[in-house]
Amino acid sequence: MEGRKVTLKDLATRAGLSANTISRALKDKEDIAVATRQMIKELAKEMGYVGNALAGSLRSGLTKTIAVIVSDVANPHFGIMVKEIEKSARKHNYTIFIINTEDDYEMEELAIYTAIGKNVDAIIICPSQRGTDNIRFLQKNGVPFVLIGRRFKEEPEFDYVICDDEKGGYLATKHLIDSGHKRVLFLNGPIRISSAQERLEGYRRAHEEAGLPVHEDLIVEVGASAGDTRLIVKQLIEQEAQFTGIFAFNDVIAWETAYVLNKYGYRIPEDYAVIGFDNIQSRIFIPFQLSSVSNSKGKMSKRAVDIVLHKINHPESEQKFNEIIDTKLVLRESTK
Amino acid sequence: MEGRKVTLKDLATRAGLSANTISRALKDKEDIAVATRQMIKELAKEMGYVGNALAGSLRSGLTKTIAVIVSDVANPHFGIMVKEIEKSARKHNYTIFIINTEDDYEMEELAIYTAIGKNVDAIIICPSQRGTDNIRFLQKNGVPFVLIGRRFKEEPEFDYVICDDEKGGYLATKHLIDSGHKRVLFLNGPIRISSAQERLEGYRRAHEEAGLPVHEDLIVEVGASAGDTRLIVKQLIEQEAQFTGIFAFNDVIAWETAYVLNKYGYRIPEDYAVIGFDNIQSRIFIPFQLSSVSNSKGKMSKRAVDIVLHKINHPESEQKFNEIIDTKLVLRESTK
DNA sequence: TGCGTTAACATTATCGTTCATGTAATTTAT
DNA sequence: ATAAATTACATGAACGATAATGTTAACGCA
Repeated sequence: MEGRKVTLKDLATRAGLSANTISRALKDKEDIAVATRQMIKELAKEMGYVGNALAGSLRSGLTKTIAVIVSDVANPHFGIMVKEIEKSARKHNYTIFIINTEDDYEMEELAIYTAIGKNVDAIIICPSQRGTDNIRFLQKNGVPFVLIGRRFKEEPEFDYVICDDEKGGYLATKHLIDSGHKRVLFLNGPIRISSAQERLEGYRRAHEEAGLPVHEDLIVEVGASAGDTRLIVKQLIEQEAQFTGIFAFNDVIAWETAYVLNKYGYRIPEDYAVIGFDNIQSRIFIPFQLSSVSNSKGKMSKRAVDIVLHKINHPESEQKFNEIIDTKLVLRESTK
Repeated sequence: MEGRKVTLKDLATRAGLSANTISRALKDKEDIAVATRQMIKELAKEMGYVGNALAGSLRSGLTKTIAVIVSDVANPHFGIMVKEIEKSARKHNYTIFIINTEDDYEMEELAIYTAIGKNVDAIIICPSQRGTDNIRFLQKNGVPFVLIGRRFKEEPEFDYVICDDEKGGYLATKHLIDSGHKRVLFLNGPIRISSAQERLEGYRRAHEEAGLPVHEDLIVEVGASAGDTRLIVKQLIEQEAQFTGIFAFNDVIAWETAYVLNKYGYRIPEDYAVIGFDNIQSRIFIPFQLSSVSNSKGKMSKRAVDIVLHKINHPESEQKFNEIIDTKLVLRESTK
């Protein structure tokens, strides 16, 4: 509808000044007379000048943009993180790109290429952990980045912010054991993921400390789909597997488990105690209160943003960021 | 760590060709020998060429970027939409910006300015509906855009994709009435929002059709926060308000309601029948199966993307998009 | 043979900024 | 009074890609 967009040059012509002067005036830089600056700003407003961020970014090399690469924003866990990241970033005048990988390695590669291609200033990524090449490419490329929620323990040169998964796994398991559950089922996530590995370590430590044996057949890996958990829990019940406490990799798996148990007529926490992880309770309410391990997503997200901002603003800094945010137990109705 | 990013020029030097040829080869344009194209593509991969979208965009005037402006990605309803939008957009090589408004009018304005400043090719927005100026500004500015999930009924010149809220409200209410519930509580969302208005219309129509009076005191507006719903439902129960069927504006409100009812010892659906809206059941599992109205978020999202793509690719087209996606009832355990 | 055509590439201009300098006029310091 | 410094602006060159033309060699055809 409108005509061409107003450019710096247009303003310059009208003001009888050079484009550079206009630019400096609008950006509040040095070497400008107060009156001139005032005049230019008014003129800009009058002519409806908006500025072309692309051109500026091309020249300055900065886009004021951060890419957030996660497996799935529709997953409440990531949804909350993305929200917090966006909030933090906006405070610093940054906008975020969001790209889903569905934890697929090729999609992750594509996501990284896209982000770099769009010249984002930094990347916050929850890696699929199906390999290290993608992240190594990031490293080689030189874009500031930080891993969130998952880490490559064997490669600490990849900066990360995670929660204390080991402690979380330990606390949850210990709580169940302390409540009298000698056999605790662990419905774990994909073991390739560091958080699954570390929560398992915590699970083992709790057993060790209590002098209890770990029954390997009570450690089960469940897939991402909802049906998967339901199927597995059903099978376990029908096989009459022995356990009374259940520690789930996340709250969604915990809820599904509780659902199946209910279907079989079992009560929670009387027959089975269930504890989850993520503590997304407060956001997505459900009709019974799940005990969970709280990993402060807000804090993680904020730190992730702070870290990449630091890297953007101090490119020469060699500082390493290996941050582990504390986790703690939140006991509710599903355990007693 | 690494030096500069690899540019077209770098590739050109290595290949002994011109930058333009490289560009054409990579973009699969004409006037390139098959062997050359092959060679260039391999070289590009080998050298880790990513391309600089900024430069290309500056020249072509297109950024291959769509801004998605919603109130809150952490809300599963929007999370799912954002996911679907991203998926659809990616298929067409578009990347999405995501900006949250928290349904605040000034944040919405800021979001729009940000999007335009970043030269997005189009905007998909779920408007806060606290005013029309923001959207009018979009219109005046000429950026292709489409409203999603909410519309300004009095201003059909603003293109939109919504679900059939009126029908959804009608179906849900009718089902409850048909099941014998003469007094149906409607826990509605903020009435400034078109979807709340239209679901209410459906609620009224169902009553009318059944020859039942609408009890205005059974139409209650609940706020966005979780505590709000709980408080209101508690009050209603303690006031001994008369109703047996409950239609909730969305599934989250429905779950919360069910939770409170359970606390008071009521059973669902024996004592109260509860029906929600959104049908996010399949994604976020909960331990009882909620009846709901299904609005296909996937379809809405896909259409929204298609519409803005059409507008991008046919700037001269005057076509109007006022699309209403069908809703349907999904009956589960919370109603009988 | 000669001229037009085509395939396959090269050149140049340009997008709208900002960076790195350059410069004239004025002020300050000695 | 004169060199030095400062103020307030101008100039030209990028940034890295692509659009619009140019160019060259090989080929076809009468």
